[in-house]
Amino acid sequence: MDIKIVDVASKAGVSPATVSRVLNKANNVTLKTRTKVMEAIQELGYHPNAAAKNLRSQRSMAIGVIAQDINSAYFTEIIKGVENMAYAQKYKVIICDSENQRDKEREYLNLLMDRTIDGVVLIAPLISDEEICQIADKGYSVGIIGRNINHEKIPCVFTDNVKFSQQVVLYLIENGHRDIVFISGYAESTDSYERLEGYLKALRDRQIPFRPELLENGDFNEDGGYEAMKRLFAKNAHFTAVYCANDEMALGVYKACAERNIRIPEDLSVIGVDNNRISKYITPTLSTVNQPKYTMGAILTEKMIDQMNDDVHHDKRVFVVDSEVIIRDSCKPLGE
Amino acid sequence: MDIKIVDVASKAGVSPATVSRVLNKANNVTLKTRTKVMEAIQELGYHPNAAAKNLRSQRSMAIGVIAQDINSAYFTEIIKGVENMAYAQKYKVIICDSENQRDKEREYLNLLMDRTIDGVVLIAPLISDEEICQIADKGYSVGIIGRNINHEKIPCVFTDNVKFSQQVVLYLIENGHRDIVFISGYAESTDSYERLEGYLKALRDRQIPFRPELLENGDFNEDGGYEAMKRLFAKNAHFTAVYCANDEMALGVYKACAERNIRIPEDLSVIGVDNNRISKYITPTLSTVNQPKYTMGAILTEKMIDQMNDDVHHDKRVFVVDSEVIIRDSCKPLGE
DNA sequence: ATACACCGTGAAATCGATTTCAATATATAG
DNA sequence: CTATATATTGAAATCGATTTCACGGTGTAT
Repeated sequence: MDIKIVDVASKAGVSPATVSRVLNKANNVTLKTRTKVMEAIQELGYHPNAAAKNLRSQRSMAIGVIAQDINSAYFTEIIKGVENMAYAQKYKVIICDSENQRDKEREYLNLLMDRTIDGVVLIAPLISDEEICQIADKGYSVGIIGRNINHEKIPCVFTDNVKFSQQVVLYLIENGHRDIVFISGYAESTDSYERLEGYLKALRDRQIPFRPELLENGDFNEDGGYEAMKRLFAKNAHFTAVYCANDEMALGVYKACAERNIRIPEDLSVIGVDNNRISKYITPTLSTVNQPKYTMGAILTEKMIDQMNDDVHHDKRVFVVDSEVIIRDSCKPLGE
Repeated sequence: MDIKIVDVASKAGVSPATVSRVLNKANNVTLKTRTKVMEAIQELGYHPNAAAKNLRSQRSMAIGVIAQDINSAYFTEIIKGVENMAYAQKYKVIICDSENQRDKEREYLNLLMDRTIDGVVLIAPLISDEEICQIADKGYSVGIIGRNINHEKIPCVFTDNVKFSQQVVLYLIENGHRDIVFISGYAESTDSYERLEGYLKALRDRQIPFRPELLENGDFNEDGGYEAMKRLFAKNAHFTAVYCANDEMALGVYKACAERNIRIPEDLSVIGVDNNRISKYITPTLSTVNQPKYTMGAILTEKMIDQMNDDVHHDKRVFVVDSEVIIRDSCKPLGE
């Protein structure tokens, strides 16, 4: 049913080899034959069979992306960056949603093994550095967003979580807050862990004792933030500011506060992380930390495709991108 | 470098054909040979090459999804449904973001033509019915979410936009509202068009004259809703309720109101569509219309895979799923 | 004991492109 | 006008699996 290269060849009165040369823009084809072939392709509506092409050329022109949750704006922004860069270089993108499960992440990595994809981008992966290195050692292309992995073949793009986290908390402290809640994400997540580290560091910097009862986990989603807040209220602990490891959880905090008639920022200052698209539309507008998510996806993808296309050992492998604390209406100096 | 089927065969002391039979669960292999082969596969860490398999079997075990914007929760929820169902049936999913551009939608459809994917799911496509039918006529598998297309080979899943839209507006009218704004999405979108139709129908039902100045376009995103609202304020038109063709635009409306100290719902009732994950977290909680997005993705995918796997002409092709108007805190009876 | 069916296995063809290598046609130099 | 270099082209091998077909071996019926 489908048109094959031989059909085009016979219609154009040439050999399949020549048709292939035209398709792949080899320069050693006469203009005359080239036009003959192109006409035949047009007339027959010929599309080269991808499987045959992949088999012979040993590449699929596809890359995989493994994200923890494609419902979360953090991941989709990054994926857009990946997708656009890939598309520009004629690569397809296979998106996999690991649903925050380490096992599903592993299963998807198996996709790589059968050469369905030429390489894989891991966004904030849950599996260990060792496991990732092993895959790269086997000769597969891997790139990481959101973590730094020490392997010469693995390009990495990330921000300094500890640093901006520290900045956020120092900002709150400088505005008079001392009783600052931290709502973390998944325990297994590097991001979550490092943001906690920055929080603790800032407290230490200003010699404010760490109060464990102000630490809660919200699993990076709205409901988690909401429930974490309810637990805090139940504890009857005193606090004047809440720092959430992402914006989704901050939204949950907003809801919990609305239910208790706690005013933001008058009664409580709130800061999130990610600069989620909605953060500037909610009331009050949410203070947060911006990461160049789209760019991170794009940079890494470009780098990976580069690396896949030639074995030249490149200079730059690790990209640390800047993040920026954005203060909006959701926080104010204490007692003002 | 890679292990091939012949390597497994020689290690197990059998022919490649037998290895293939084991891999594909043919039942005509002795238990003894089967275990021998499986051991060899294990020891060598063999993964069948996808390209070779695809070429010979004439299928890629992959389906494509074309969405207008993978940053929008409406699409990602559906995609999750598609992804999970596909995964369960061992299909990979290639996700394409058309960025609301009809041309990019067409370009991605070309992926289908080279057999990279076995079929494609179009979510709220922008291209015409005719174009879609043509593709199906050429023998490609296509499924549609969010529109009904009259072609016996194309499974469709959608809700009755006109109906729920009418319900929403009638609800507002029954609560005393007569001056109701409608903020539409993309002009080209069927969803947007049909929701407008429902709006108009409800007005007609209650003999309320249509006021064109209460009609604005918000392009389905937060900023569009925000700007639409500002234009309405500038017009100085009188209205007591706003119906947005999706929740994102309603969020923009919230922001515009906050800036003018217009209270929701006291001064203005707001209703959206989609039951976006955030709609019950914002303040006040947003009234909206729920569609079973995940289920829609899953149903259609199941149906498509079914259809791809046997040519049996199935009974049910069109699935109309129920939508439900959810009234939350963002609207109240007029003058109460 | 003979004939026939059936089961397990291997050899070889096949999927549809790309690519190597050799052959032919053309161009350039002497 | 011949000899050599170069530009185009085609035949055939190749990528790595699946699948058809044929063959030998075992089991059952007559």
